Amino acid sequence: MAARLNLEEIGRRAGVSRSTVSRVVNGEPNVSAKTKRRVEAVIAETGYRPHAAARSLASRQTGVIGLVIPSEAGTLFNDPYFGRLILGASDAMNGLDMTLALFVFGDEIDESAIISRVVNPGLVDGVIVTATRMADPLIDHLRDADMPFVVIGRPDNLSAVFSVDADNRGGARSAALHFAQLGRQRPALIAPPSNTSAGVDRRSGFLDGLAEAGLSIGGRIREGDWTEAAGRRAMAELLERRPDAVFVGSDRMAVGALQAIREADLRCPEDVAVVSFDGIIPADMVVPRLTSVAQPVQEVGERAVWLLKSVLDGQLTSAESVVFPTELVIRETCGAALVGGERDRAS
Amino acid sequence: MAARLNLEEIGRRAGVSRSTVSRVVNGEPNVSAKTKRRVEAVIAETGYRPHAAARSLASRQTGVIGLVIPSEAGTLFNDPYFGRLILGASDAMNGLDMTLALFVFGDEIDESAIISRVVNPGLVDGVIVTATRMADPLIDHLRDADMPFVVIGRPDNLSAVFSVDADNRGGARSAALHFAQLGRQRPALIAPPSNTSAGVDRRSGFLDGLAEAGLSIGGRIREGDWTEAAGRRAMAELLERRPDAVFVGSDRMAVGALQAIREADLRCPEDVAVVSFDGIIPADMVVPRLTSVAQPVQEVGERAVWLLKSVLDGQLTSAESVVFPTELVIRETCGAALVGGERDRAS
DNA sequence: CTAAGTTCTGGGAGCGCTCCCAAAGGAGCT
DNA sequence: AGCTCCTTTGGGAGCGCTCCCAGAACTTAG
Repeated sequence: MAARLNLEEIGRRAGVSRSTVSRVVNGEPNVSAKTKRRVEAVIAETGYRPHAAARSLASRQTGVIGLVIPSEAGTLFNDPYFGRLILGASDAMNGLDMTLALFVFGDEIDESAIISRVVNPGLVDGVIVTATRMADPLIDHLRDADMPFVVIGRPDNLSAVFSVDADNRGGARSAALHFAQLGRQRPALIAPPSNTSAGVDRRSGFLDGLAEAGLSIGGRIREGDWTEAAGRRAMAELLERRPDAVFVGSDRMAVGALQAIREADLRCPEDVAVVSFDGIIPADMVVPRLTSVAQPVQEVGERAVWLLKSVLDGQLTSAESVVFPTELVIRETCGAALVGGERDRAS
Repeated sequence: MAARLNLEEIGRRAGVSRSTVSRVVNGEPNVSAKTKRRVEAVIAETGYRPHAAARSLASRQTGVIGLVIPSEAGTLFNDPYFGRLILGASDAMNGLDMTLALFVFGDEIDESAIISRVVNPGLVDGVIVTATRMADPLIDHLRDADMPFVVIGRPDNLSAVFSVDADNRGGARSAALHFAQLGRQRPALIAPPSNTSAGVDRRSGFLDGLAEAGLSIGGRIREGDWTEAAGRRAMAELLERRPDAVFVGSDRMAVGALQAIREADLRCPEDVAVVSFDGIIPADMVVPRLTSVAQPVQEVGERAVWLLKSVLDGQLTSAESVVFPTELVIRETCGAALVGGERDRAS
């Protein structure tokens, strides 16, 4: 007997038409105050809620944005980076009254399944792609399917792409200059994977900074896959070459790197100074406290959502790239305090 | 000219009806091999993808499950716990070819907006609720709206609820017994918030274990909000009361607690032994290595999805609770190695 | 060759909404 | 009162799919 609760039924009970109820629900103008009150009363009384799928079908937009995260072997996703990013994106979505769909894939099989799900019309309006690999196949698929998207990172396979990124090059460069300023002579680098734009940029930014300062890195370069274990391994290897200042491409790897320094019975920052990238690990978490190039991860996520939203609203025609500045946050591992307590803040 | 790509259009091009195309797309039987081949060829050629919203509307299910996470002031979400949980849930969803929608709310305003979005019909088929507070209002709303849900934790406001939880009591109890076995005399507790079921259970489990072992805790109890900072503060306070063994209710708080021990110029484990709960921080991350009651977070997330899926499929009628066992993983902070190198594994 | 059974195919109805146009109602002016 | 103009309301059409039943086509057996 209880008819299904839909616009028609609410209209029937309030003595108006489907259309009028729709107008009230969507807060459109041109509804008389009296009618509006009556309809709202019925809605409150019945607990009516509009049907999202029907809306999506009729209006051709879902109000859902997808966030795609690769998680190779599940390790990547443990990085606090993603928590922050999700938080930023999620905040922005809440503000826009939209919904966040999360797509995490662990391997190629997942990936292709997820791609085919993501590009389905009527599921998400657009997609934010993170941890973009160089020449990412995902991007080509999205483009083929005419699915609007924003990339977090610096995509390389096509120019006409909307993207949000932190200034990885500039941040890494400032780390190099900081080492030079502190008088370190034998810099080394633990770079993030070079199949990611962040890896490429942090590496080249650091090397540029060294060149600028007249320092040479010799063979003191290793690469790590973002994890603590990789940072530890890479630092253990590097220590054989007696570096006195190591730039580690992520906070997580830096935690492992510090561990390796301890295990080699060396002191940080006295023997080996460390600067990392991310600025995301709580300051108290590790001893000595980590000097790190901080990137505004949450803002990046937030901004990616806003950018995608403007794309969806058709407000943007030509590709746009947003780059957030980074900030070198000086704590203990860089050894700045050792050379006379100067307190630098480079950007 | 280019007609919209839908079932009808594919049918037209393949010389069959909408219904037949639908059968092919959904892999239903009773389609002749020849027809099937023809239709599949057209689909491949056109790049047709079914419209998710239309499907949802017609079939009355969306294939989307919502995961609701409160993130008070954004701090909570930084806990690696949620990364793991999401990863587990996400894996399970991929396996079921379903989509995960994430709802993170930071305050009451967000919360009510999110609740009203979540309970909308046609958006999600069901919801997984995490970090459940005692007497959680969210649960009442879901129930009112007839939205199927599974709770992670131990809900208390109603009995007929599907839930997945770790054995918080048992795990905490095993920590107490471990301290007793190692001959510690002055146990203390840094408990998680007592407005969560995990907080209540870890506290009572630890106290039960102490009672069993004939130990008394005196006034050596503090409460912390899951963060490193709270752990540090709580430990600093507790140290005035000279505890020799502290059970810390989460890994993150334990990291802060270890820091406080260092700052008080005390040694862990010699002066103060520490056992934490979660077993989620990478073993290398902290020195000395953390002894922790490990809970299988990823499995919890995975299982919650499966459980919700069976509920949605109507395979389960009466409420079901799944409890995962925990495991005390002995490393360095408990000081087990000090008393003769015994290597315990209690469950 | 026919009847009965099985497999395959087509299309009507409907999911609950938005979009849009037409018509009704009301206000303001001459 | 009559006209115009603006506000408010109603309902047809359609979004792309699933569900379901009826009928066509094909099998098999007698």
